[in-house]
Amino acid sequence: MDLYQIRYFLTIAEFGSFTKAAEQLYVSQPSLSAGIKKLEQELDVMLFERGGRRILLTSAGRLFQEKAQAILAEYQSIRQDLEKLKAQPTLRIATLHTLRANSMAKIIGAFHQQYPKVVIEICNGYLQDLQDWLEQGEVDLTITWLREQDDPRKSQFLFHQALTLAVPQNHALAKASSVCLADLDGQPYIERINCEFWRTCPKMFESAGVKPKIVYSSNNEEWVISLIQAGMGMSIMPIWSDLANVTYVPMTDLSLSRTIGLQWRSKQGLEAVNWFCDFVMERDWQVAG
Amino acid sequence: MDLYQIRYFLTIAEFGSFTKAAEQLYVSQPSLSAGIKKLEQELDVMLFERGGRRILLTSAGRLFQEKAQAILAEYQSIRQDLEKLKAQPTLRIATLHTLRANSMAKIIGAFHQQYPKVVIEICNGYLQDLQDWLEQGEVDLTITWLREQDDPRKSQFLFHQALTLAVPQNHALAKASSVCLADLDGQPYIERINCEFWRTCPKMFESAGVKPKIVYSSNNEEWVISLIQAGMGMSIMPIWSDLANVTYVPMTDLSLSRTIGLQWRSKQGLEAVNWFCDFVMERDWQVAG
DNA sequence: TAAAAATACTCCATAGGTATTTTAT
DNA sequence: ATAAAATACCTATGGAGTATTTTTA
Repeated sequence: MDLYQIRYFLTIAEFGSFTKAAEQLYVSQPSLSAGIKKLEQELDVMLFERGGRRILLTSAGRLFQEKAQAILAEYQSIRQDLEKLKAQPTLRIATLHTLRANSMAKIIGAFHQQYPKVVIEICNGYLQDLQDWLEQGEVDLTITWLREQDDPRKSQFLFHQALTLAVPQNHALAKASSVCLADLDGQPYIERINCEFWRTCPKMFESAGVKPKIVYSSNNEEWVISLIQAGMGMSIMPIWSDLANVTYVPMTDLSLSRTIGLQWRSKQGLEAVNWFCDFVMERDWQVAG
Repeated sequence: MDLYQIRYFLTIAEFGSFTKAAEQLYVSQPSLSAGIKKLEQELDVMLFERGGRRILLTSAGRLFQEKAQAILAEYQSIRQDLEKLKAQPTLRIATLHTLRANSMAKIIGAFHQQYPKVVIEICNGYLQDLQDWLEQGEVDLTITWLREQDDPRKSQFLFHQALTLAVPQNHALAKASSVCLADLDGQPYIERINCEFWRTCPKMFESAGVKPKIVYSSNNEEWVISLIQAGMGMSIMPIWSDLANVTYVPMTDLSLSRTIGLQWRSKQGLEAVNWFCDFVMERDWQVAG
């Protein structure tokens, strides 16, 4: 069944005449006869009562009329929704859980100021989530941890970020110009279970013969920072600028860092992705880290 | 847009592959490519993200998927409803307001017993209503007043019905073997405003110089009978058999009668109408009047 | 007799097939 | 190198047109 048949049927039903409907639809009367004949064959039911000079809807025709209107309305609604979508391109971005919301907001906000018509949807997830979502087409762009193996045609560098020890400002270690792993032995430690380095962390401590005292585990970076600020403990984490009551102490025997950047699918065909990439390439985002 | 395109689209979306969908649908892969290309052109939007070895739905594609499912479901529902209609043919009958429900129920009930699978819809109306409903296709069959001018190919005789004076059994006139119009002068009279003869009645009385006392006007025959039975007055009306406390008195100077029968549209193509006609022709319904 | 739908016939757009090419992994 | 979609090309169905016939009011 084709929509033209529904349009033909509804117009004929409305005007009560093939000839009148043909005029209205700017097609020939035999075309309508043929179209309705086809429709009646497909549905295996008579839709009109042909009585020479006049036609009437059969019971089946009346039933079909309601439903046909519903289908046509559904189609119109699709067209409208797609037009709306075209007028308001949507860019779906997923960001790594361990990135600072504040920093991401700066980047995305700056982009949105330059491209105000682009609707932006943001969600957060773990490294693997982002990869899957991108892969499955759930999002168009990720802001995530870039590795060497990542295809440079599908990724764009944003900034490097060092991970080091964050301690409360009034803690004894905050005065040290640098610390080593051994200094953490027995210290109150806040575990960041979402951290991409989390699996390797316990090993590090083990191999150094160090046992920090885990006072808290969190999957939320903001909470970790708040706990440190409250003097609850310390943690090895990415350096966030402009934080009150937190001191980052360089570590002599540990050098962790990650590269943050964009990733997308090749051939995704969404202009907004290219816009975002180009926009990002024009500036140095090191400060945003 | 044709439904086959929706089926193609939904299957491809479900399997995430043109090739897999082609196998499932028993069509060639290029046919799907062509069908989707056509669909994308009509909607002026890309529905799939073609990435070489794998395809993904675009945002527009996801939106279309939901709506397309709705349209296909609507179509399936139409098919089901039409099948149900075919399995249970419905005969829509309209009967004259001034016919006795009891009598009609006998006829229609007997028909239904012989054709139990035919669903019967009944409504009542005035002479003109029935004509209009039949004309407009609102009903398939009427049980109504037949006139000489009615086309015998579209009507079927049921019974003749005489109209005469109905009086309460204990009324003085009930003892008379016959009465004339003049006898009604000053008598309590019940006006039947739905009667097909109603317009001519007042003239009759006038020309005879008779003025009955109108004690009640009713559009409902059962009420008129009940009022007569209750001794409230008399009325000229069709003879109903087996009524308690009502006596019909022949009138010397008045001879009203009507012919009751079926009417239908030519070429209506509904088998049930023919069944009803044939069924009715086989018996004498004079007693049912 | 006239108005309206059906039919006959022609034309061309297009759905669907096969063979092949392109493309991304 | 390979799997998958796109393209090229062919065939046949069928949608749309014009001219004509049929039907019924």
